[in-house]
Amino acid sequence: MPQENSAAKVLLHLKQDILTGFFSAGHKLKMSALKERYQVGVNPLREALSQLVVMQLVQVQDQRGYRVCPVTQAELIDIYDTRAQIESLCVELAIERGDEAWEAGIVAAAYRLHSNAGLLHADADLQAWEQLHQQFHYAIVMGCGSKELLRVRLDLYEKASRYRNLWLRYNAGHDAFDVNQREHEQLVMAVLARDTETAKQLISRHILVPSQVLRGLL
Amino acid sequence: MPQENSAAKVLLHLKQDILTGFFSAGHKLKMSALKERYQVGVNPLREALSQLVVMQLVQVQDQRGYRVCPVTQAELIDIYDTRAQIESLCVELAIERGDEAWEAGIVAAAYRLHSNAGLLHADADLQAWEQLHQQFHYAIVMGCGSKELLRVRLDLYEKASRYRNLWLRYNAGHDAFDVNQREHEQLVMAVLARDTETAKQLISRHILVPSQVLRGLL
DNA sequence: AAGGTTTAAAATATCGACATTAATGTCAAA
DNA sequence: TTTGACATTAATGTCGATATTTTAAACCTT
Repeated sequence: MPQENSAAKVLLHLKQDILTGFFSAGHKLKMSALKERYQVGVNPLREALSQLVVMQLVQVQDQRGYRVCPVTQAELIDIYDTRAQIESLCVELAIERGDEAWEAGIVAAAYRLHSNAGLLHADADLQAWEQLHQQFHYAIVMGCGSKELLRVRLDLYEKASRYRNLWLRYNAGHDAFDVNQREHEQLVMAVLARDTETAKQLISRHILVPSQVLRGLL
Repeated sequence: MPQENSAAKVLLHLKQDILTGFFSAGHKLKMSALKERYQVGVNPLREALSQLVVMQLVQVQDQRGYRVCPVTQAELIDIYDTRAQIESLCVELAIERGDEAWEAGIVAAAYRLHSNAGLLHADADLQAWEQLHQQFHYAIVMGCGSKELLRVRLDLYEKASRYRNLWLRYNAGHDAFDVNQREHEQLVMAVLARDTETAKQLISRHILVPSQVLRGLL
C-alpha cells in the first residue's frame, strides 16, 4: 500500500476546505488550529501551505503566517474571462484535432450528464452533478491533446471553484440550470458538426454567464 | 529591511539552478547536498522543493526524495506549442484593448532591444540580452490587461527556460539572431498597425522556430 | 482621557534528533 | 558466475524544542 506522506494528504484536505469555503476568504490559517484539525505537525503543514501559495489559494506574510487569499470582484472577472478564453482555445484545437474516439467520449459524457439531471434538485448531490458536469466539459477539451494547455485549464478551473461554489449554492433549485442543459445540447451539436465559431461562442457564454450572476454577490 | 524567510531565498536560488541547467534534468536532489549548497536545514528545503513540485520543475517520489523533472521531446513540443497559442491570444487581446501608453511602451522596449543587439556576440551577456528580449515581448502582451493570462504565460515561459537555455548556448554567435531581429521589427509594425492576424502569425512563428531547432538536440 | 512605551503572551521559522524506509554491499548456496 | 537472502549504510519524513518576531495588553506620561 503506497502510504503517501502526510503533507500530500493535508494538501488535498486543506485545498478542499478552501475551495468549498470551509475556510473563507481572508481567514487567518493558524498553525495551532490546523495542527488540531488535520492531526499533523507543523512541517507537513508548512509544506502543504507552501504549495497552496504557488497555486495562489493562500497568501504568506513573512513572520506573520498564512491566510486564505481574499476574493475580489476584479479577480472573479479576470479568472472567468481568462477561463472563457482558454476553454475556447481548447475547443478550437479539439475540433481541429479530435478523432472518432473523442466524439464518442463526448456523446457518452453528455448522456451521463443528461441522465443525472435529477441531482440538481437535491442539495446533497450537487457536488456529484458538478463532477459529471466537469467530466462532460473535459471530454470535449481533451481532444486538444495538449497536456500543458489542459493543465492551465485545470488550474483556472480550481481557482474559480471558490467562486463557483457560491454560485452553486445560490442557484440550487433555480431554473438557471434548465438554460444550462440547453446550452450543453447546443454545444455538443456544434462540436460534433465541427462548427468552430459557434462552439467557441457557446462555450464562452456558458462560462461567462455564471460570472455575471456572481458579480452581483460580491 | 524585510528579511524574507530562508525557504523563499532557497526557492529562488534552486529554481535558477534548475532553469539554467546547473542541476540537469533527472538529477537526484539529495538533502545533504542541498543543505551544503544553500546552507539551510531540511525544512526550508522541503518547503522550496514542494513549491517546485507544483511548478512541475521537480518530481517527488514518496520516501525516495526529489529529482529534477526529466526533459522530453514530447514535453518540449507541447510547451512551445502551448506558449505559441497563449502568446497569440495575449497579442490578440492586447491589440484589441491596448491604449496609447501601451504603444509607447512597445516602441521603447523595441528600441532598447535593438540598441543592445551587441550583447548577442559576447557570451557573457547573453542573459542580459534575454532579459531585454523578455521585456520587449512583455511590453506587447501586457496590453491584454489580464493578470491571470499573464501569469499563465509566465509559467509557461519559465518552464520553457530550461529548453531555451540550451538554445541560447547553441545559437550564440550564429546568424539565427539576425532573423530574430527582423522578426521583432515586423512584429512591432503589425501590432502598432493593429493587424491582428499578421501579428498572431508572426508571434507564433517566432516562438515555434527555436522549438524546431531544439527538437534536433534531444 | 489620549497617546505612546514597556511588558507579557502568542505565533512563527528554524534546527537537531529520531524513527522509518529505501538503497547498497556481503556472503552463502545453487 | 549468478542469484537470493541478510546485514549494513544512507537518506527520507516527522516531531519536539528553541529562538525570534509579532501581536496584545497593561502601564505610565502628558
